[in-house]
Amino acid sequence: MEFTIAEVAEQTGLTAHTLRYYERAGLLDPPERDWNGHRRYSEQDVGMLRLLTRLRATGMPIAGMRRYADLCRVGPATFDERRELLEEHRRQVLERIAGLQSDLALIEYKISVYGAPVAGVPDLARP
Amino acid sequence: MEFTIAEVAEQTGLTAHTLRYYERAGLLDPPERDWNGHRRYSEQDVGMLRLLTRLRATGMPIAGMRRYADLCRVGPATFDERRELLEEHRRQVLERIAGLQSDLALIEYKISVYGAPVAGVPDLARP
DNA sequence: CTCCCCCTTCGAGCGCGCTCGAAGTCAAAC
DNA sequence: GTTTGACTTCGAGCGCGCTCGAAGGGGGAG
Repeated sequence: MEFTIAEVAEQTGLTAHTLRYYERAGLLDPPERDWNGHRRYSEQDVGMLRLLTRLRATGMPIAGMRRYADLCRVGPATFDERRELLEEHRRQVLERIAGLQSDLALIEYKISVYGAPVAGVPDLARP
Repeated sequence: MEFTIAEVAEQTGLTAHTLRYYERAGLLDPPERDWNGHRRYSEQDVGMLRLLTRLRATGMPIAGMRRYADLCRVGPATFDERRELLEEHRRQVLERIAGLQSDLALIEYKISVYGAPVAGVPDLARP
């Protein structure tokens, strides 16, 4: 099963422009072309894109994704390195989540200072 | 107790450049000046900056922080509005965390596919 | 007086990740 | 035959959030 760029855009939530950009950026192997030069993405391509979008969504920079893609191009010899790259990224995401939760604590404190909407509360704590 | 720009930079992790930028951007009321024109930040200022840095860290855009700051300038009449703004932001952060966790799921699956480093495993699943 | 350091303003520049538009090709629909 | 529409390449532009450098001032130490 193969897909046009529009179909892949639909499936991944990226735009056609962005898909071409990812290809230029070395994140995705240039897909096959059909007889008139249009890209035909394989299911493998789409799978790779699904991973890439998750990596992006979790804050991996383009350069990091390219390193991963480069390792993929090399072949199975890089399995361990790829795993390490992903594990390192996982660590960073977990740290990030922990940071967000701790930042939330101050925000929730602030919310509590503003108080639930109760009538007749004077300007005691000027936050 | 008041602070120089360098002290505040130290305390907040922002640079002096960024502090001036935040002021220009309307996130922070222009602090007092000492006799020779240097900024003297109050503890209130620093408290506001602490909140602002948490809002930034959780992804609030500058424009959102400015709306909050503008509400603060208006006075206690805007307590409810401020609370709502923060609550809306909290919702977004929680969504964000949930998204990160679900994105992590695919990444961890991928890690598992690459397998723990075990000697002698052949190239079965080409991920 | 000189030197050094920290501060000031102002405006330009940067890095990232897209995002878009121009200009062209091709095939199918009308 | 013309129009439509999806695709192609290429390179420029944008929005955000800083980041930096130039140019200058003022005060304290030696």
